[in-house]
Amino acid sequence: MKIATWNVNSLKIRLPHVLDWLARNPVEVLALQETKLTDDKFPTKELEAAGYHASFVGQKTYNGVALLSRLAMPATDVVIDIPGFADEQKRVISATVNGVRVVCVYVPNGQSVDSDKYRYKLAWFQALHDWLSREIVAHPKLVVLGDYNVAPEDRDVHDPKAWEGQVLFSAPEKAALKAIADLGLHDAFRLFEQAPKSYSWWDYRMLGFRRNAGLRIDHVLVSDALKAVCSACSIDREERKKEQPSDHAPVVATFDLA
DNA sequence: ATGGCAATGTTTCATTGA
Repeated sequence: MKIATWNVNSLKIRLPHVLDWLARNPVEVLALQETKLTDDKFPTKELEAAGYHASFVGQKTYNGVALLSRLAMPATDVVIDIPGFADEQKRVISATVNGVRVVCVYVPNGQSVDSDKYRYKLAWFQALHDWLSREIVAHPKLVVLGDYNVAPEDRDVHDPKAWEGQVLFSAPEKAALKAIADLGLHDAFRLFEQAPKSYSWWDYRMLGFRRNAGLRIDHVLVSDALKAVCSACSIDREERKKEQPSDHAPVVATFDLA
């Protein structure tokens, strides 16, 4: 069973990329972030024609998340948002697929460390943490994947000195991500040997991709039970080379499940 | 110190993202 995450930066613009990617990478589940679509505009029919059912929640202009799953592998018990956390921004959707509880997250960007958006990001992380502390008990086979907007370590940043203390790489953000990992959620990418300078996002500006000036901020976190059956995790950086790409690349994890 | 690129919208620039 393959489960992937991809911040598409507008599903309206990127739908052809998603359909093409799914045709070449027929994963069982694809978690999408930044769909930037109201629910009435979601391309349900096009995805169904490609063999995928979609669960989604969105809003105009910003945010928006979705879980795509193969038609033969229905998603059940869909939950929108972090229960009990009042948030108008559509950033979380969860469902159970093939016995695996899948949580798709789009963590706030934070803008800059002295902003209200940064304080919202840290409060949001705390709410996610408190909710996941219960979810991991209720669902031993748990995967929490998406755009975390945090690079965990120096090796996840092209220039850690320049990024030190900046948003996406500040100590409180790294601590917030570590607190979630400490619930028993493991970074699937780091379970395997990886090429140095592996990133999942590159700035559109200043030839970010060509210079490989990137960050690894999109993560697949897995519970102990899934860690035991996780056999691969990779970033599809080829996707970033395409015409009119998202600034994020897909991340795919493979699980040896019945 | 600044801008650079891309997407959006009661658009023709401002805002946001990362």
